[in-house]
Amino acid sequence: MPTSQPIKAFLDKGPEYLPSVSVDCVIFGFHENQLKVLLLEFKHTKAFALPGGFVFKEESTDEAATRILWERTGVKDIYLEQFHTFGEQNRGNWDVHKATMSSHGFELEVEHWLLQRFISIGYYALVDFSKVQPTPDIFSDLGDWYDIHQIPALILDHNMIIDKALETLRLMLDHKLVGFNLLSETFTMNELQSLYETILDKKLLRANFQRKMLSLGILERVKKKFSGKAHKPPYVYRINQNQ
Amino acid sequence: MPTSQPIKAFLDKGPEYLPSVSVDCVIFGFHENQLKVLLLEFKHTKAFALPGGFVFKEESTDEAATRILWERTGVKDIYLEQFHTFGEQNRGNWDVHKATMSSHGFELEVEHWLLQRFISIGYYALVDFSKVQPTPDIFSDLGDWYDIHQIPALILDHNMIIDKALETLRLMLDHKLVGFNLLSETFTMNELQSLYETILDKKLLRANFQRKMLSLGILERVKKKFSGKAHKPPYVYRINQNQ
DNA sequence: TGGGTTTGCATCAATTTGATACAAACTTAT
DNA sequence: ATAAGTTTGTATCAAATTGATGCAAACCCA
Repeated sequence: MPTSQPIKAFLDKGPEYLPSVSVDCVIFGFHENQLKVLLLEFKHTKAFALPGGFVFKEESTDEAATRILWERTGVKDIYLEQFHTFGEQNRGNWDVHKATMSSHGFELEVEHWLLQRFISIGYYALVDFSKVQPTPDIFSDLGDWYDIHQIPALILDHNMIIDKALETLRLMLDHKLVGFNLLSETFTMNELQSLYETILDKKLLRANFQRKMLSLGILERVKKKFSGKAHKPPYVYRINQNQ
Repeated sequence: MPTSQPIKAFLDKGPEYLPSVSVDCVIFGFHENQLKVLLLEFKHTKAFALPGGFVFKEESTDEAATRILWERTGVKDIYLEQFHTFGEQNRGNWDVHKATMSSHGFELEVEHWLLQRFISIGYYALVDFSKVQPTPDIFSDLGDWYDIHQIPALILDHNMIIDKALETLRLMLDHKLVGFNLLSETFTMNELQSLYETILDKKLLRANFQRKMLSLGILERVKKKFSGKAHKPPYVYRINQNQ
């Protein structure tokens, strides 16, 4: 079994982290009319997990989440919000960590910091799918997008974390204009509606959706889009944040 | 300076707690048409703080919050909900703890567990004011209710925690029937309306409020109340949870 | 018995939401 | 060129919800 230098470096960082506290990120993206979540797949063990990490003693939990997000997606300035902290005593089977490290050639003793109890602060992020290059971490073969309806079994309580994140996102969509962050800078009304329909998982009436969005007064009409499609070209919108 | 046995016992418990994690409770009550928050006032130092505590290694954070709530109010089965986790690196002036302990005759070394960085998981509780006997803890002279508009300066970031709790409560009031928990088991429509007006901080039209509440279909009319007042006696309601 | 009060509810107006329709603007096929 | 087939933008009307006002009922007190 090979031992890896980066992993040793990571394990040695234990004392720099705030004990007992971890951060997990549910990174939402939107592509081809599907709501996606970014997942990591561990090397060797092939277990799936949310991108997560620990909090340095000299950073806030928000900063830690931002950092983890950046490490996983290569993007900064991302819409990121804390939504729940998961503090069950037994959040699932911690053997995964032992097994993962073992597969890398590190046999952790029972008292190792990585095998202690951690609570997890959950953050969800809304990113522009097209701007993101999923980046595996040192434990992962690959990071990839998964349709929200086709999430595999994840380690620990990560499936529950995703459920809660989605629930929160749906709630937020109602009274905060948060969805735009999942689209590129400019978008058509159709794209926006598809996004809403996907997140809320229900059909909306086109005319009424348009009326409601326009009435908010924050959509700026950029131009007609020449799509090359055989129909009237739609307007392209951008958010007018300073309105 | 006297040293106190209970405080020594508390300090010795350090190893039983999950490091870095604390819980703070914003306990809301409703009395004489005012929204109240339960605060503790420390002995000697006279600093004000939210009731809070630490999480035992063998309990969940929810259980810890429930326990702390019970210790402070003597009530179990309380509506309790986590609303935010406060994870700033510097959540305020940690000297209060050093000073408090010093005032009790304990000089803590810098590395003492109580002086380390803690994140705080915020819970808010909605309690029936009449059922609660505020109980000071070993550091506090007294626990008492404070009008939400007259909160004194609190230690650390506790003022911010209250603000966030109130914000969450207002949000929740809109789409969850959560307010009832602040009233006694039976109540009049007027009391319910006063509660809403106080939390939302705005006047509501009586007729419309009644219409809306009744339309929810969860209020059970118990009887007419003979208030002894010189007017038509109001109905008394109870929540029909199983509806 | 009448005055003062609050309660419960009806009523109507104003606003918001749901549903449908239709002309405009584009491409493609003839 | 023109007709057919799309989707888009918006108007329109019905239905539902919310805002505002009024009034009779039920109580106490004098």
